[in-house]
Amino acid sequence: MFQSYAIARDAAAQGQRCGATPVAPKDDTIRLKADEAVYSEGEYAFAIYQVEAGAVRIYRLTSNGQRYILSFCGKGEWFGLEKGNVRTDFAEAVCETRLRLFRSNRDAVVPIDLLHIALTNLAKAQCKQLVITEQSALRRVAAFVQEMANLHPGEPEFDIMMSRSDIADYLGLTVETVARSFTKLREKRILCLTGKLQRVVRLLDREALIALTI
Amino acid sequence: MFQSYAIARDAAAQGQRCGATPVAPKDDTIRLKADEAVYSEGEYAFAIYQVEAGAVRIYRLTSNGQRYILSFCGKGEWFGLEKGNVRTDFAEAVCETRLRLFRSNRDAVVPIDLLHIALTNLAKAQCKQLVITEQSALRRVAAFVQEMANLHPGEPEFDIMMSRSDIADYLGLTVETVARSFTKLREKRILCLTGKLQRVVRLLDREALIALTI
DNA sequence: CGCCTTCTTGATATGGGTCAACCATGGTGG
DNA sequence: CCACCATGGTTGACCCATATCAAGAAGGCG
Repeated sequence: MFQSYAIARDAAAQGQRCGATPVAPKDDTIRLKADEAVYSEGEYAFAIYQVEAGAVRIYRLTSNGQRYILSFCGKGEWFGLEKGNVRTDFAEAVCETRLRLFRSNRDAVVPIDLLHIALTNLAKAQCKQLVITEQSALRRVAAFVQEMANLHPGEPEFDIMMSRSDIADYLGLTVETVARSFTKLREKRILCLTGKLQRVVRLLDREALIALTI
Repeated sequence: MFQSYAIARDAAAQGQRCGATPVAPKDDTIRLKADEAVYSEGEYAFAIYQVEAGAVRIYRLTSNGQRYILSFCGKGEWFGLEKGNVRTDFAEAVCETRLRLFRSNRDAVVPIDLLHIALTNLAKAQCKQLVITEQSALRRVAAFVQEMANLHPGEPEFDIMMSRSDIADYLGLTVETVARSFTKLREKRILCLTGKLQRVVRLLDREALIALTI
């Protein structure tokens, strides 16, 4: 996808040592409201993004219209790096979100380590594969809560922001099963839920939560 | 992990265009028998590999001893590129296999596009996520057969080499369910199985197979 | 021959999907 | 202000797909 990536490839093919270093112009900050799109499948991929605040969901639609969420990206995380130059998935703000956009641009000012980003995303995807294939619904939801908790280190209470339907499409479950799993976690006194949409989590027993995700 | 990768990072941090280009000495070919290990979890990661012939399974072991196969790598595919410098998974030959090893080495002769490899593996992992979460056992097995068929283009009959247990651990199913799915595919006249271990597939109805995987 | 491994098939149990109802909250318009 | 509706979450009843347990078939090998 990336221009500079293509440049890097060509240079590498000629035996030179040459990396991809796209660049951010002075101010390429994007502000999005909940559910606003960053990009869609089929579009030309001209940039990558870093989340400054809020969260983004990356998803695909199957031929029968099912949505499958590949990943959520929180503060500091990168997304939008693709193999080709056409988007293969959709990116949308989960809630009010601020992004920083980095176009492919030779005149590097802020160099970006694309390989590091790619490998981080690969590791994330592999970890998710384990969670999804090996574990029961309760464990998957526990792993998800754990993941969210890690985005808010030290905070006893945090807003997960995603709807039950987001969580379901992320974990490969149904909304009902997600809701039931949350009530089980409540019954086990592992967490409690507050907020009008029950999206604010207070962890009561982090040990027990971790024990579930093993 | 990779030395040259670290080098690339530093160079990039100085605003230069500089890529990672590990190198293959004249002859770093590895020959393995079935089930021989390439590397194991915890080892120091000093190289990446390309499959020249045969196949490799990349897997992890969960705390309860369950094996989970992240991917199979066939002819031409690369593996062993990690984020850190310690192996997080195991790599083993599925059958008699020949690999080419590429150490991290500045004195590039054969430059390698690590970003391309990372993004290819990421795309593969994402595709697998979709298969596993969205689909029934029959569809997963169909997708697997499809994947194997793609490694043997034009051949009407091919040996998948993996055991039922490999396939099960790859698709997040049990051996029994995999066997049942294969018999369903036979009953539907989509393929037939031969060979003493029923691992040689002859595709009878490729259309129907593809229709299942959609 | 007996024992092993790998695959297959059958019987049964269960986790989670599906369908349906209900609750809480918030917005809209009369 | 209240009646109405829409949205998102929870809960219950039922059923099916797949895990689990168990046994059998086919080949390899000492």
